[in-house]
Parts: sequence; structure tokens; C-alpha cells
Amino acid sequence: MDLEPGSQNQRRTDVPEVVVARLPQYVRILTRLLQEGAEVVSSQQLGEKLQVTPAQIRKDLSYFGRFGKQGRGYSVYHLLERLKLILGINSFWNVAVVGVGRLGRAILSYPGFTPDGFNIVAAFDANPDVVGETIAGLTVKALDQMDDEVSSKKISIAIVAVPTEHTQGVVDRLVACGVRGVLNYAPISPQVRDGVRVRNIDPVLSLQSMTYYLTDNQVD
Amino acid sequence: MDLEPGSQNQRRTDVPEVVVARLPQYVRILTRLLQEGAEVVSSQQLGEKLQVTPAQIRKDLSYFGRFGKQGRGYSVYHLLERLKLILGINSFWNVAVVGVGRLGRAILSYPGFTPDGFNIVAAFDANPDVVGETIAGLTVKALDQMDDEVSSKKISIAIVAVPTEHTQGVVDRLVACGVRGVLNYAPISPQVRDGVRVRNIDPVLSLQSMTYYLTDNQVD
DNA sequence: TCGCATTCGTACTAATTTTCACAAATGCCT
DNA sequence: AGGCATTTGTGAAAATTAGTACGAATGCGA
Repeated sequence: MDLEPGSQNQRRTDVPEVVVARLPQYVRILTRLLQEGAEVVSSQQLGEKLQVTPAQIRKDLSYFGRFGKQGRGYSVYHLLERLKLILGINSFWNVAVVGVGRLGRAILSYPGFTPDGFNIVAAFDANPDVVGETIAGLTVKALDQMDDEVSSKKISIAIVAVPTEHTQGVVDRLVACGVRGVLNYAPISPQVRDGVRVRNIDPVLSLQSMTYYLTDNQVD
Repeated sequence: MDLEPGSQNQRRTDVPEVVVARLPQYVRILTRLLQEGAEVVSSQQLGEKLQVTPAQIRKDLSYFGRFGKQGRGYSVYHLLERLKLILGINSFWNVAVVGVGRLGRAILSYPGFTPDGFNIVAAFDANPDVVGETIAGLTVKALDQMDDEVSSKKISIAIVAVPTEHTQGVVDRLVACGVRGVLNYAPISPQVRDGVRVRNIDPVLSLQSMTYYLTDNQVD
């Protein structure tokens, strides 16, 4: 079996990260189109909604296979299913939230994770005053229960919202427990071993790259 | 006056966005180095801390001028000052938060914006029950007071944390009031006219591009 | 059934971004 | 003062990413 481009068995490392990063956006639009009752969509229409060229969409999809029909476009339903499969979001992921301060509580109460298949099934905090509290139907556990819970509840992703100075330590413990993906809210970039993935949510960095374009000495 | 590369008067539109997006990270590291008492840093050292190549750092900086000394490196203090000036974060920005639900409250209480020069000076919400409430020292105002407040308090950036279906409308109103930068927390990408900048904070998209690499049929 | 308007998938080309590699400074050490 | 180990800034090369353009399907309507 070989791995020519366009094969469903495309080696995953051959796909540029930028392409992978666009797929969830395609999923978003397709989900909405499906709800609206659309059966077929062209790369042209998709491109308009996403502000990218139709060619880029076709190219992106071609890394994974041939999902369209000439003269017609893509089946909204089938393309959506395939993309979910490719991204691994066709089934649920169990997620732990670590750090139940103000931000952690907002995350636990945020209704946007579950509909997209991310089930928050555990919450941890280092503060004994918080441990035992129930938030959004979950009882907060102590950090030393992480290992047990991660195993028993098959948690592979953690959302980390702890103070900056504790973040690397918490991430290390999570990785030691078997967590393979981390969504970090602290303003640092935790280091992890190969095979573990980190995404950072850092609003200040976003603002700072925006102010560049808002200063007066700009041209555009 | 011409605009050869490396000039401090480099046309801002000639600088790739990826480069601009890296500058705030340089600022982060330099700030820490300054606190730690470092006086000089080489692109080599900077690169190690940021996991990028020294060449990339030198190239990035060269878009804006020549800040280093051969054989020595960069003055931490001076490079930091220059980068802050370039990014427009050498002085304060007044920021409004729109949407005072759970997420908005977490944002209002988040202590990370102020030290980096983003002063939250106003909060708005559509819900009359919330208007008048005081959170983190700010009294929540009604949406129709936005225009007055944005003018009188010289607000140029808004953080929007309202329900998805109201987001585009709120952003439109903000832009009409004169806001030129928007940090949006809803899972859509609001459309704005030229000259207005948007950054989206979307944890679900981050998770979905991560699960791709966590699924079993991967290679790396 | 045939022609035609669409639209995909992809080879090729263009643009962008990163990395390499080296001349030119710099300042430390003897 | 001179040599040497460093390290910058930058052209040129390499790698990556995006866009063009066209042959091959597809299915609708006459």
C-alpha cells in the first residue's frame, strides 16, 4: 500500500498544519449549512463564506481524498462526516478542567464545548476550599486524584486555567497521567514531550498583534 | 524619504502578518529577561526560549531596523522599548467589554490585561437586570450608552463576549461608535469594514485542530 | 440524446516564508 | 595593540503555501 496524495491513508504528518487548522472552520460552516437544509455546496460558495479562495478549499480537501462531484459540488452531509472523521471529532472526547478559579468556572459553565463533542467530565483544583464544591454538575477534585480520574474516565484532553507559575507543573503532572492534549489559558507556552499537543489561548498576545495595525503611523 | 527595508519607517503593510504576530512573544520574553536583570541577549538565546531559529528572529527584527550589535547581541532594555513602540503598546489602550455574562465577568476580573497596558474602562450589557451592577469596580452600562462612553473615554478596542447571534450586531454598533479593534469570543468571525481589525478567541477550533493529532491513525 | 454550463481535482506557476551562510562589526583577552 | 571568538544583518537559496488554469466529469434542459 502506498501513500500517494489524495489517498485516505495520507500520512498525517504530510498534511501542513495550516491546512489542519482550516478544517474545523469548514466543519463549522458545513454544520450550519446542514441545519439550513443545504444538500450540496461548491468550493465557490464555501470560499465566500470563509473568505478564502475556492482553489484553496479544493486543495485542502485533496490532501485527504476526493469528496466532490464535478459540475455539482460537495454533499454537505457527506463532506461534513468525512471531515469530522479526519479531525477525530466524530465521537466524544472526555476533557478535564484544571484550575477552578474565575476563568475555570467560566469554562466549566460554557455551553459551547459539549455540542462539539468535548465533554467536561472532571474538574481539579489545588485549593482545599474549592475541592468538594459542585460547579455545573461536577464535583471539584484535588490534584492528587488526577491520575485515578484520568484513567477511569478515559480523559485525554485537559483544559488548564491555573496561575502562570503553576502551569508548567500542572501540565507535567497531566502528561504523566496520560493526557495527550492541553488547552492552556496561562500567558506562557508550556513545554511538553513529543506526542503531546498544546494549544494556547492568549488574549493579550492577540490584542498586542492588533494594536500594531491600530497605531497612527500605519499605512493601510 | 524612501522606504528601504530595515528603515524605521518601513511601510507597515510590507511587514508580513506572521512577523507581527511573533513580536508580542518577543516582548514577553524580553520583559521577563529584564526583570531577571539580563542586560544583553543574543538571537541564539532568544530563539531557544521561543523555540524558533535565531535567523528568524534576526530577520523579523530587520523589518523594523537594526537593533543589535555584532559580537554582542541585543540590549534587552532597548530592544524591548523599540518593540513596544512598534507594536503600539508603549502607552495604554482603553478597552470596553461588551457582554457581562459569565465569560464577560471572568474577563473583567482577569488581572492580565492591565499590566500589559490594556485598561478596561467600560462594560456594557443588553440585559437591564445586569445594567447598573458593579463588577471589578466598573458599573455596567446599557448598550445605548456605548456611543457616549466610547467617545468620552477614548475607547478604541472592544472585547466582545455576547451570545453568538448578537455578535455581528454588537460589532457593527461598536464600529459605528468608532472602535477600531475587536477581540471576539463568540464562535464566528464577525465581518468588518476595512481599517477595523478583528481577532477571534475560539477554544473549540483550537481543540478541533488538536484532536487531529491525537487520533490513533496518526504517524508522528 | 446531445449540448452546455458547472465544478472538481490537480499539474504547474507564483508568492510567501524560512533557513542558510557569510562579510562586517564588536569587544574581550593576552 | 593584535588576534580571536561571537554575533549581527542580509543577500541568496530552499522550503512551504497559495493561486492559476485546464482536462475530465456531471447532470440539467432542450
